[in-house]
Amino acid sequence: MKHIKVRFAPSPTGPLHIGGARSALFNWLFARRYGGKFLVRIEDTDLERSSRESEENILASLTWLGLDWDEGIGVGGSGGPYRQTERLDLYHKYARRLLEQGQAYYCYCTEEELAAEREALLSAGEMVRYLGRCRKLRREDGLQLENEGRRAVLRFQVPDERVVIVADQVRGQVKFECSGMGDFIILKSDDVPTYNFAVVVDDHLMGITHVLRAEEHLSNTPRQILLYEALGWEIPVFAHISLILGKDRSKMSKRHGAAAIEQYQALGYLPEALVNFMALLGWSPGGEEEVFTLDQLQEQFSLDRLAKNPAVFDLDKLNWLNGYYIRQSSLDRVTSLAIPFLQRAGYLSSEATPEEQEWARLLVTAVREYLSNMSEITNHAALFFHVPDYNDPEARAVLEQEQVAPVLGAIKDRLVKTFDQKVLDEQGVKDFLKKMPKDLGVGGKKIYLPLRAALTGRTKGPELYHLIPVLGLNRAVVRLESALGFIFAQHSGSDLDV
RNA sequence: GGCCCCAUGGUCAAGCGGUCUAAGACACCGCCCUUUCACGGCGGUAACCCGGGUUCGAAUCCCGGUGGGGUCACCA
Repeated sequence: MKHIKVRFAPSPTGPLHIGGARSALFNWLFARRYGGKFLVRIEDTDLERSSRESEENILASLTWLGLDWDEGIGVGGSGGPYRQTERLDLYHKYARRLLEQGQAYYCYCTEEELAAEREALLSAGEMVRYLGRCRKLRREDGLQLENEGRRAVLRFQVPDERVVIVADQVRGQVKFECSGMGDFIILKSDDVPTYNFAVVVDDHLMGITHVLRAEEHLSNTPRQILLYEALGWEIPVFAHISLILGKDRSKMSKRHGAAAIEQYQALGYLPEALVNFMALLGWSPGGEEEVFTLDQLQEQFSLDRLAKNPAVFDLDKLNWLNGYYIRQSSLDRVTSLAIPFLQRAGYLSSEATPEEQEWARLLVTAVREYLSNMSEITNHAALFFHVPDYNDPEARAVLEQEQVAPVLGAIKDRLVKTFDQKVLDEQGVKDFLKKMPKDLGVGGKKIYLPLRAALTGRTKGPELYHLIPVLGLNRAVVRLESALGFIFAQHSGSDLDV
């Protein structure tokens, strides 16, 4: 394949959404796979809704995902500037050309007139479009209207009888009847280009060879093709990727929950999990493997494995993948990811002293296999900060068994004796627990579960040899004492009942 | 409503005319590991939207229906 060049061209009107991120990813993968170039351009022609803040947000999300670009905003290149509002003269130049070629004309129709036309067409069951009232408007009449204060838009004149065929890499030949299109606006009344016009000018001038974008743009494509033809430009290859749907099968949006990349970042999802997950929505590898790094994906990506049918966003699978990556990552990385969440929950000071960091490490080793995202760590940390109330029925039942009190008492004494001078680490606790049955002359059943119940107030949880070091000797002792107190209270209570 | 796209288990999906009594993953269920849970291992439940063609043969091709989605802006 020749010099491939693709692009991601977001509108800075909000954060980067899953759908956009997936488009960016596919473009990036395609460029990397075939040694092409990946470009990022900002489509900020919606002056009302665009903001620099959103732009920066989007770019930050791309970078966080690990997607870099060879040309465009922030990195420069020969096709710049890369913000559409900074290229207005370019659009005007080509708009003038279309005007001179007689393929564009000024339109002075008012909002009311257009609305009425729309209503009429809608109720007639026809395609809503502009019927071309101003097509034959003479220039002097137009100027007259301008003197009266009316502002014109520039419309592209669509051929009356024609079929435009979009040759799409994933959908095949898609036909569109020009009669249903209507003369569309290319320059708004403030001389800012509309999307359809700006993309064509930019994609051509920037040398884009392949346009990979979401399927919602498919119906715009014939208009863009008409523009390419009118300007005498080569038409890029199009590939419209099927949409990502929410649980209710409508296009994924905010109302389906977290839809922005930054939200997943904030919840403690790892970029490689998100990338892996998104790659599997609308694309599939040949084999049976489903876990891929960005590097592995770029070796395999190809257009012919893009799906035609839309994909429902499955949070369960994302969670599984993210949990998988959390388990795979180094302890250092997971710990540093965990610290901000622990600080926000008040479990760690804002300084995160070396001692606290060490403690966080212990916590992470104890609970990381329970996590599907990092924000969940605070739930697990809570266990260590609240003295158990022994209200959990199962834990209660365990503590109320025969012989539990003397065993717990003995463990407490030995714990103190053993670790008074020695560090309470995983191996030490392991050894300690291992010899308990022999030391106490009791079966493990009478030891481990009661100990767990006493220390945590629950019957389920991390390994005892992980849990006890996180707790530390003092808290462990305090909890054993309070468990003993609880057991004693229960017994005297039942004695009174008799 | 017009136009366009799509249709394999609950979800993502493999399949591109015979090897399909239809892969794999997530979820779910069971067993094992573990004196807990989770992780991990093993196994299981579960699908070709319907109707016509074409063909010796159709999940795969064609037509129709149904269903779902997208799009119809001086938003992109």
